[in-house]
Amino acid sequence: MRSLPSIIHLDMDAFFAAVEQAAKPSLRGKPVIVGGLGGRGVVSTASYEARKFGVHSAMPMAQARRLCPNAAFLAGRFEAYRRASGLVMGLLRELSPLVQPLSLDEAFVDLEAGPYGPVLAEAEHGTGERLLLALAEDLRADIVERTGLTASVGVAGSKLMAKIASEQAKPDGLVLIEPGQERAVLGPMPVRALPGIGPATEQVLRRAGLNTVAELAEAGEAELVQLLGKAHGVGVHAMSIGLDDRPVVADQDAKSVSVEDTFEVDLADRDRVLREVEALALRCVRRLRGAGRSGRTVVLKVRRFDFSTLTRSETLRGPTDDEAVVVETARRLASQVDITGGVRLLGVGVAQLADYTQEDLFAQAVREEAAAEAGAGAGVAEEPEPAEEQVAPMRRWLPGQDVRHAEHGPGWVQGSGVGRVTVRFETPWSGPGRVRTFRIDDPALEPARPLPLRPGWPGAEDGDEAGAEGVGDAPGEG
DNA sequence: TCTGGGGTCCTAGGACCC
DNA sequence: TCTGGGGTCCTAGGACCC
Repeated sequence: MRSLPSIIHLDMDAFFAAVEQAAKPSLRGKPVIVGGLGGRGVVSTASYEARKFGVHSAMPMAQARRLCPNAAFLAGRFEAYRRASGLVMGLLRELSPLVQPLSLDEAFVDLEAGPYGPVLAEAEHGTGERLLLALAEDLRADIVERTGLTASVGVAGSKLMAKIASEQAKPDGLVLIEPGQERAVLGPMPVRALPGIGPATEQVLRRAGLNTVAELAEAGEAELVQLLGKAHGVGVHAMSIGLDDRPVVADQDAKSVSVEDTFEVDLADRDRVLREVEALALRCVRRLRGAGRSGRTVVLKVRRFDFSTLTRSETLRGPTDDEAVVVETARRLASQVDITGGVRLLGVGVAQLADYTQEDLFAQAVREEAAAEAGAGAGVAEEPEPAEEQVAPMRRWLPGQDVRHAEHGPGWVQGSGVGRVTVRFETPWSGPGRVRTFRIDDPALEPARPLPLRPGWPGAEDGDEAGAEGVGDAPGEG
């Protein structure tokens, strides 16, 4: 805990939806819902216009469509979100090297560790606070200028209180909580306001008659440990009295890598399950290798028709990033799971990650074994795909997707069906654009990389022509 | 048209070892 | 002779977060 509120928590407002509105002028001021568009999708982010209809994150998409049928429903464009996030994180790092991203749209910053640290340390009471507020407002203005997106910022003496403050600041606001005011601010809040208290913990506390943070503080550590277990109980009690001395720590390496898929229709047969597991394992390894890591534990996740979820894992003798090893291990785990009734989700993950890839003797042994058994039809990973699966897949146009038309330039997919795709031709810096419809296999239409949110965005080109060249030829009609 | 995808941390039991 | 006490690793499950 510090006497100066020098920790910032930054939270981008309705981030994914806001990026879409910044990129698509025709959607500004309108309800926008980003998420899974399939039958089993959920809302990832709803714009504030959509929230007025009761739509919120994690809500089944079907329900969101009922509540807000006129919203724009878009699949996520993570490349665009990563770029916008990178710009924002870059602005934060100008304030301090100690930036701890929590996700694409959230981060802590320790200003004491940055260039303003010495000034802040010597500031009189009152002066320091004014300087911090000015820094935070400048930051928010810079973010708008550089991205067209708004952020909410909390400023306080601890991570806990900075996060509480940014929550209070939403949307597009700034809140500073003075050190010393922690208990006064927290006391009246419902227990759910504390990070780490979710629906289950809330229920436990409610049954014990504890509804507000002040009541948690009054209950005392011993009772909370009794109710919630050692670690959680101690942590919740500390939070309830405003105590939090966790440091801001810069970017940490991931501890696991995983991929999972929910299927439109539950999978019923074993062979299909095994094929999907293999595909997931390959995707998982690609990500693992992309990150330059290897891992020792392979985890299979299965969600059944009734939503019950189980995991099976196997720890290898050493870390691996070998496709064949991960595929074989995942398949073995999958073959031991009861799939009666159907499977709605499969996932494959690798944990116990190592910092580097060692010489993988274990993988070599597995390959030799597989080669020895090849005659018995066990060498699954080496089996060529059936020819029929190699025919060019039908092009899929997802709502929200960036495209470029040879004649009409950059735009985005508004919708598709019955052999047609509707595209709106506009860019982040144009006015609202016109809509045109094409055959889905129109050769003049092709998928494109996201455009920068501002012309000449740094890093937008990213090694190829994705940005910039669209600047001059925007339709720009209003 | 009920419930995504990618993570983190904690707990608890059994194996195993000293 | 009725059966200690840790510590660590592995596995499975669950809560929670964005």
